[in-house]
Amino acid sequence: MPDTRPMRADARRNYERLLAAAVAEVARTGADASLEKIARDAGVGSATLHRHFPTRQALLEAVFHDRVEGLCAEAHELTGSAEPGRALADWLRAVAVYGATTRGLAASLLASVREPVAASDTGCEAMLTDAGGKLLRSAQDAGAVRPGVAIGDLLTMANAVSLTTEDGAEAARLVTLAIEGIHPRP
Amino acid sequence: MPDTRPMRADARRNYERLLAAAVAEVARTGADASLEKIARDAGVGSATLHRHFPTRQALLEAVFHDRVEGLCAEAHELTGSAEPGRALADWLRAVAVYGATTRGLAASLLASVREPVAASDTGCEAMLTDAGGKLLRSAQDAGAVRPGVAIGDLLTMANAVSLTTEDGAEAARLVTLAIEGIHPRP
DNA sequence: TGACAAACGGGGGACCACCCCGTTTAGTCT
DNA sequence: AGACTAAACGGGGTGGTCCCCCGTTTGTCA
Repeated sequence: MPDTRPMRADARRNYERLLAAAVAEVARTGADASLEKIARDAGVGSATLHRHFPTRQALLEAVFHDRVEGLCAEAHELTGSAEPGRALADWLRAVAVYGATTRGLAASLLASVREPVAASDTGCEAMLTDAGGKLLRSAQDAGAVRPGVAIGDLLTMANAVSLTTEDGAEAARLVTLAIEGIHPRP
Repeated sequence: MPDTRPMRADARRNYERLLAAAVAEVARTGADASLEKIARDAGVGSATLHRHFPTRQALLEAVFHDRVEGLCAEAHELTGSAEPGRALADWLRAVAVYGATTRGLAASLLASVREPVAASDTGCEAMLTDAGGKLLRSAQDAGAVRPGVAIGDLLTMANAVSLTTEDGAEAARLVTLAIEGIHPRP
């Protein structure tokens, strides 16, 4: 990547102001927060917002990037746990709960699933797929999870649950239900 | 209910025009179709649309009402099947597939779950809960489904899946996954 | 310090939901 | 049949949104 010249000072400053305003506003209003208001709160023109974040999706990715990194770190910690099946389940619950409580993450992730991004992207979806994939493989190696279950499906399920509930406890319950299935335990 | 006077002829005519236009437009554009365009296509003023359907939610409920009745009829047929567990699974898949392919139904149903409507309502959610509840009870009586599984959770799951995929085959796959769980079959 | 590219932001166009209120019209009562 | 009334209508206004154009400012580097 040849032209990775550092950002101009004012550009970086505005970028950070916008991100801070966006974090606050998205937490308050959800994923369909008003971009105009975010720009106003940040004290910049709306054109500047659109220059830094060409799409709403790009803004949401930035807003949730830190937290997604946290979830990935958690996945790395859990990899190699003594109970890999439980570790996977716990992690999926954490993903769903975070998505449910922080309104908008789920919608953001889903959008990127539908409209896949470049391969070497650092998007939220790619990060979670990598981190969760390892966790899933451990669980499958230990015989706790059927082969044929894909991490993409599990993440989609967790996101789906997030989209529906916006309530952490219910999200956890639904993910547990999906993991256990509905049949009687043998 | 004392004043259930019949609708005036022009009101009913416009109601039907609006509904027809809405069905077409929602099928084309999804749940966030433009209300203005629907009114234009119906040949009525936008105020008339808002009078007949005070909220977008109300319009969507009307749009999907027929089809939801179809799903409920299907549930009634399946009740008393020889394999109640399979019947329930089939029905949930049908709900999810319909929601996934007919863009917007899922979002519509979810909204009504979050903001519960009056008890004796004929809303989509209530109809599906009734119909599916019977199916679930049969399956539980037959020992095919754990007690403690609630119809509300299953419908929420089906809707969640609908929201994520807009692709019938994938929706069916995800619902199956949630029904079976991720653990190895004994 | 000066030149120049990069970044800025006001303002405008196109769209939207929603509502006010003067006008039309369907149903009813004599 | 004709008149009356309340219900239904819809044009147009308000305030909001997203997105982009383009003249202006500002940081950076020689």
